[in-house]
Amino acid sequence: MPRHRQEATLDSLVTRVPTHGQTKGEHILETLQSFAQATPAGTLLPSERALADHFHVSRMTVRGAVDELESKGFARRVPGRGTFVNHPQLTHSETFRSFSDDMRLRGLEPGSVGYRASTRRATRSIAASLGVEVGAETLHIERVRTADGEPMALERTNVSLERFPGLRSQMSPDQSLYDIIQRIYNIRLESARQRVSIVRLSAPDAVKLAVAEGEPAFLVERTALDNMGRVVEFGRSLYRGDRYAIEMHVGTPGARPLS
Amino acid sequence: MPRHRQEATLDSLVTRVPTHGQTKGEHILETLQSFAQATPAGTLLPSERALADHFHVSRMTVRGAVDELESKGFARRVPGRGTFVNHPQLTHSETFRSFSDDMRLRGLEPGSVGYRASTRRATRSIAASLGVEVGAETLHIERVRTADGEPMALERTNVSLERFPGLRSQMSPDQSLYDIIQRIYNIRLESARQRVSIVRLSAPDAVKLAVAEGEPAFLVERTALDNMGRVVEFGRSLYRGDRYAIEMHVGTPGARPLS
DNA sequence: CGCCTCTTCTGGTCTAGTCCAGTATCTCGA
DNA sequence: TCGAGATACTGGACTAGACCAGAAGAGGCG
Repeated sequence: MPRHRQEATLDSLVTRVPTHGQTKGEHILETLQSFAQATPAGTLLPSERALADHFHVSRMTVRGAVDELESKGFARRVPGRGTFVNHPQLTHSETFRSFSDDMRLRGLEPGSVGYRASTRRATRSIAASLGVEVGAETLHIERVRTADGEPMALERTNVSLERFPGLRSQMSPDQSLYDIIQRIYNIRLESARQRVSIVRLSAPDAVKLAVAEGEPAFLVERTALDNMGRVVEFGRSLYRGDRYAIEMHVGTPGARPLS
Repeated sequence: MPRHRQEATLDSLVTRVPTHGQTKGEHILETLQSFAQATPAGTLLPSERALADHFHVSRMTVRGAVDELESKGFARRVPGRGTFVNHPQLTHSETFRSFSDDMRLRGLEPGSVGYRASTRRATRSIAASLGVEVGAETLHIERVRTADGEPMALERTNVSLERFPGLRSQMSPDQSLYDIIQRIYNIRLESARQRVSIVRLSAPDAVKLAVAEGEPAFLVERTALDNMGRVVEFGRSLYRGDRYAIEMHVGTPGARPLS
């Protein structure tokens, strides 16, 4: 039966080779997500039954993948009509992004200046936040994160060197810490506790961010956890109040499909 | 087989009468959630198989309910061990709360002073945000929200009077707008787009919030949607930067069970 | 006493169906 | 021409099983 709206064909779904150790559901999710990202919003995805045939899995497995796709904001289900491609425009609160990904999502080019890394013994407060013992070796990284070349945030972060030996030499000034931890140690950072407050910038911090002393900024205190719930990183970042805004979608993701 | 840790018994799960029109999964979710709220964190829930027997449903149905329970932060699954009761401590980003609920969760008593409601014709920008026509009747509400009697936020909000006729007379200065809309019109506000930025307070706003002119504050611009994705409310609130902090958990909720 | 293996438990993933309520389109008759 | 059904579709909810890996008690053996 002819469908009037733009519809994705099954052929256009490049069935990639499953990555090692992946479940079928994860494989389908990744395939659908990369498809959705390369497709205009509002496109009708193949039906769940068709996808099940295409991937040679049961419909429940497809539903699991589409559930996640929807919760990430890349799809929107409409009962009786189908599932539509959606492009999440806001930082959907369910997904936790690195600075680099955050900037790219805003259409800005992430960068970094003034990178300084040092090995430090954990103080009591750092040890408590990081879940290590007082005096344990930690890597402290400070850098100014830029967006399109202009200072956006001053990032200070702490990672346990006992959990990530050799991280200091693997780390590169311009890259996302999360990407490196994921690539080298195969640990996915997938959730974080964050506390956002307002502070006025001290003179040295203001200089680094290229604004006047006393200007207000967001102080983001973040504890990032891996999929086992273990603390991976504890950091405090200062985001320029005149350039940065937190955009979020709380609750069910909900951009409606075109008409 | 004896279990050493504190474990919930099936008898303690009060199998309430299913509310009209509810699915089995929703019923199980509600039962488990109210149970979790009345139980110390770390308690071991009955296994999925036992719950399936207890509720006379298949395990997949139980899993669906526990999935949601976990995503709301009330449970934490541990493979091989079981599912543990969890009490979400931070504003979990998946749930969207009213000012009143937000304050109560922080252990503060919500209140309100300086309530002013007026009927206004929608300007172009309000009309666009609210999804009504220019000139349509809207209710504009301004009030200072207090926490333990002290000013916390200056709330300005707009609601369509065409969708909620008679809202003005139903509204009471001290109550949550969301509660009233839910009670009177049976519409659940379940998601919102929010944009949080930093502004310096103007002289009149500073007076209302009892702080000095020019002090920084959070500007929260919020568009609240109902379960159909229709705009219900559009508002701008100013939260005192010296009293308020945004606490959130992004990604998978993850307080680990006790040991 | 301590270690190691066996067994039983847990949640994680998946299958191959079922029935239902909406949506959209096609077709036929007034 | 236009509206009313019939029909073929969609996702939503659910069933009753399956197999797996990891966790943890239970016993036995050195």
